[in-house]
Amino acid sequence: MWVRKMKYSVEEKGTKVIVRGIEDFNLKETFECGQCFRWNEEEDGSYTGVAYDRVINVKLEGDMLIIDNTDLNDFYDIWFDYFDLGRDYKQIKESLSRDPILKEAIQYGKGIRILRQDTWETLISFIISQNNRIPQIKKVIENLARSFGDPIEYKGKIYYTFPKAEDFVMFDVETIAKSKCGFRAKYIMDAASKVFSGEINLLKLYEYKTGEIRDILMNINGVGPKVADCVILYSIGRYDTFPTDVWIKRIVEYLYLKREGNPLEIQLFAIDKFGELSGFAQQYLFYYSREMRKKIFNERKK
DNA sequence: CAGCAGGGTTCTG
DNA sequence: CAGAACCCTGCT
Repeated sequence: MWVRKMKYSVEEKGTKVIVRGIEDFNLKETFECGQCFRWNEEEDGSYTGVAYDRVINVKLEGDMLIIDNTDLNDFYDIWFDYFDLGRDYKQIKESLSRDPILKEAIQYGKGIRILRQDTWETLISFIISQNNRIPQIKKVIENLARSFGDPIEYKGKIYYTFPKAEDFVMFDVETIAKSKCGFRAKYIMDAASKVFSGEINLLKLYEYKTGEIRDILMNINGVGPKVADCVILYSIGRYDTFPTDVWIKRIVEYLYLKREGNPLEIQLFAIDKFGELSGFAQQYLFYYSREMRKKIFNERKK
């Protein structure tokens, strides 16, 4: 119901696809709201990243989105959905702004979009994220890509695709651990073997109800409710999901509860409050909590 | 079932 | 320069 035909003009120019009519999109906010780990800012403010076995560079100039190293086919097959260009974020923000607290949070990340990411990559990325910091998560993912992915050249630099399940299963846990992923190596291996064997078919997850997907994913060693919810939101696109990590827990406690709570309680509170837009609320709150981290941290010490 | 260990890195006191 | 903390989960 939130999807409506957007009015874009799209043209291919050399190695670029140029999309005009873009609204409610900010690259920094979208790439740094905690949902993805493989995008890096260039000196000119554009971002280069690897997704779906491709390297692209994206730049926003006014209402113009410029995607380099792609073509019209890939734009319509991949990037349109990846950047969620068919969704009216203005309407989502309006609806969520009925809550005055969230209205304030949205001001900090007005251009956030929820990316539609590859399921396998999302699963492994968030397994790595557990008890870890964002720079370290990015580092481990790059290490894995360099060791087990395929090289792609772009503008004289070598990038690496995110390795597939089949790229991991032929190695042992010790080899995977060389990526500095630590105790998570055995979890990556378990995910790889369950996907490679067909025990879990990630491409069919969308056919199941959210709760069923959660159960399927949580059969993987190292996947608990938080990691499963991240996959469900960032890849399957179930927007009534509210992944509850430490940052979200802190910001909800700080802004709403005014006391300590447990993750489940916070998640139920949020889903009751934000309903089918919980996932979007989560992203605005996560970004806001990162912007406010010093303030919140000082409050917590008292 | 509450509490705690767990890679490696960065930040803090 | 030790100790804590880190987008959590599994084990005891």
